[in-house]
Amino acid sequence: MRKTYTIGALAIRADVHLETIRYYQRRGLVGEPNRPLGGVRRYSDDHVHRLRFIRNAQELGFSLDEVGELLKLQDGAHCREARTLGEKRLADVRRKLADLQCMESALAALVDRCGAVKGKGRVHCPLIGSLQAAP
Amino acid sequence: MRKTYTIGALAIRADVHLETIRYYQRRGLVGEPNRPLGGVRRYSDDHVHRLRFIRNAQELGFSLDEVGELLKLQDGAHCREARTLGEKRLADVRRKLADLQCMESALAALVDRCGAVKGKGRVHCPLIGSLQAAP
DNA sequence: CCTAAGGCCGTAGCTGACTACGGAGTCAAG
DNA sequence: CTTGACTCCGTAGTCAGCTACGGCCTTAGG
Repeated sequence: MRKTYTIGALAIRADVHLETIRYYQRRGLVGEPNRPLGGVRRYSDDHVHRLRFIRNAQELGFSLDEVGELLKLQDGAHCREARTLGEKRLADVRRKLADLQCMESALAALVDRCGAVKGKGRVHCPLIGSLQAAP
Repeated sequence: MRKTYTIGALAIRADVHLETIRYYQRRGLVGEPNRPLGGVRRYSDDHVHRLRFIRNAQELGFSLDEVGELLKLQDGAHCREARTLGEKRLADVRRKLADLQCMESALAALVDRCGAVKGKGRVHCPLIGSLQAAP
């Protein structure tokens, strides 16, 4: 006979906040489990796996909507669809990466120049100055 | 005599949504301008500059709270403080960059492996498979 | 059987940065 | 002087992804 967990036990086991599980349920990411006794949900290890799946996907940057899509491909037989989702995600990640790299180099240069201005000849801060500049 | 703008004209000139200007005002990022006639605000070019400042800072990843700090250093005479803020921002940007790079390489590998599985021997999709794997 | 811990449910709040709305007032052109 | 565009103000809604609350119900242990 399979082990079952109440929502609290599942939360601990999958290391996901209890309310988050309820939230996922409302969003349809996690199916409603059996409720044998007086309405109390009994979860199984399947649910633990599903929550892990969700977390793994989130760590790759998938939104919960996208996770929902991925969950439909759970059987592993829709590699093409999964790949398409992955490519979309990858493109987005790369866009963000490029943006952040711009920020990084601009900021690094400015912070560096901030440090360089040590002679008291210039009162003006390069960082502030660049923010004041026209676009 | 200096040019003045109503909020709508300022919005167009600084390319910032009208309601956003009001929002910044409520947040204290933009000072209340003169209101000579019946309560209608008249903005000056100073406000255009200030809005640009805000946008420039946002593009470097500063939050509006941080922008508020930076605006206090507008005179350019507090290079050290500005530098400190820049360093915090830079650290955060670099953290996010590292996270995104992790995502990028993991995703790229998975998408790549998705494509590689063309022999019909395996039904199982590597991307889905890795999401199912234990943490 | 009693009690405390835990579960159920709907709803509301949080974050950050806006964006929208509605009813009233004001302004400028014709 | 009218009309229509614009402004004022407070409040509420948006997005995502949770997180919290409170009143009631079930369950497990002693």
